[in-house]
Amino acid sequence: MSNASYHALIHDIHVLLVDHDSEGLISTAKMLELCSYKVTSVELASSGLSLLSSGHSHFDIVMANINSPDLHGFNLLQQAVDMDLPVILMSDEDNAFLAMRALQNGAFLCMQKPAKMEMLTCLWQHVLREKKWICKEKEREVAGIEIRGDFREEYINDIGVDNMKNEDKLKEKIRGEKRKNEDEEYDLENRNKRIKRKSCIEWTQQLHGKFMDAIAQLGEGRCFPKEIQDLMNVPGLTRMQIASHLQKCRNHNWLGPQERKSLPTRTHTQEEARKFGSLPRLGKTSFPRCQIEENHEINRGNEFMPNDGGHGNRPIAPTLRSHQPHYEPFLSSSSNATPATNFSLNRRHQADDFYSFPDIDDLICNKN
DNA sequence: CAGTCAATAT
DNA sequence: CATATTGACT
Repeated sequence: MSNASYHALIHDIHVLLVDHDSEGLISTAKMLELCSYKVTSVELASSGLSLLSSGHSHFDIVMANINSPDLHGFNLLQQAVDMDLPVILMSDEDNAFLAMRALQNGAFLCMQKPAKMEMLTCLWQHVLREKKWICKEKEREVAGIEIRGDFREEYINDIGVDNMKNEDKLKEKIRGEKRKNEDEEYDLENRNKRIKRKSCIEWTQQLHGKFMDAIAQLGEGRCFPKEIQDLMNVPGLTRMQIASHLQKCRNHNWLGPQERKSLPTRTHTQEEARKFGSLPRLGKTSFPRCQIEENHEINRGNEFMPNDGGHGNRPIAPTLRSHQPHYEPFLSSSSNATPATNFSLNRRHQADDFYSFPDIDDLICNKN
């Protein structure tokens, strides 16, 4: 990269600043702006998380007081790490333990709260260094995978912050193959090499419970990922993930992590034709607390359009949710040539989706 | 654009 | 394996 492009990069750095202490937030933001960084500041970790997850804006570095009152600090951290963004942790207290945890989970640097100008002026160096490092790593990745073999790769991918079960398993595996006490060595290595993981949320009973709650509120025929996403209000949980889960639930009966073990019973009930927006058909086992079935007067204040003939597009404000796709059944006679008419924009699914993280709900306390 | 599905990838 | 992603369709 030429000096010129470095120069360009420096002045294009977008900082996501997160701090629930609004005073500190403002002053730090001001300083950052003085350094001519682009700054977006939010107070809550969950807000930052949503910003990152939405993918609507690009960030280069995250500075966060991870001690967010909404308890999403570490979720934010993980999200940022998943997105290969360097995270600088700003702590208001002298909390070595927190700092350690953050570092373990991929934070780039921990600093004491009143941010200093000298430090901020150096931010760009961190960003650049990280970017370079990430690129290098990616190269190594494409080059080295075949050679290195599975076990190491698996280890690196699976040694998430959270799941000790896998970690233990893998450690055993490693011991089996090479009997050295390299555990710590690997940890160290991983710290430097950064933990990279294909993030994959776990649909725990809690999370699924929220899902089901949301679904209960939307009725049959109105059950769409976007609405569910809104209702669930779980920062970082994306529409795609919800859609995927929904698909899964509608197809086979989804089993929670618990009963997954207990009953390997495959009652493959034949699938009937389904309608769009339909509810998933789950076994009772998958209903956590929410008793949806009991009172079918869920339709409390729901005065929606009768779902019938709204077909003629309602030119309602486009900014708000207005639509109800008017699918009828699937499987029309199809195969009717729909010529090249609209190949025009064979677009990707909307980029509102990004990665998420496991144990979303463990750290979540806002139970509705 | 958003939902949906089957197929496929991780 | 459970989830994520994709492509084609409505």
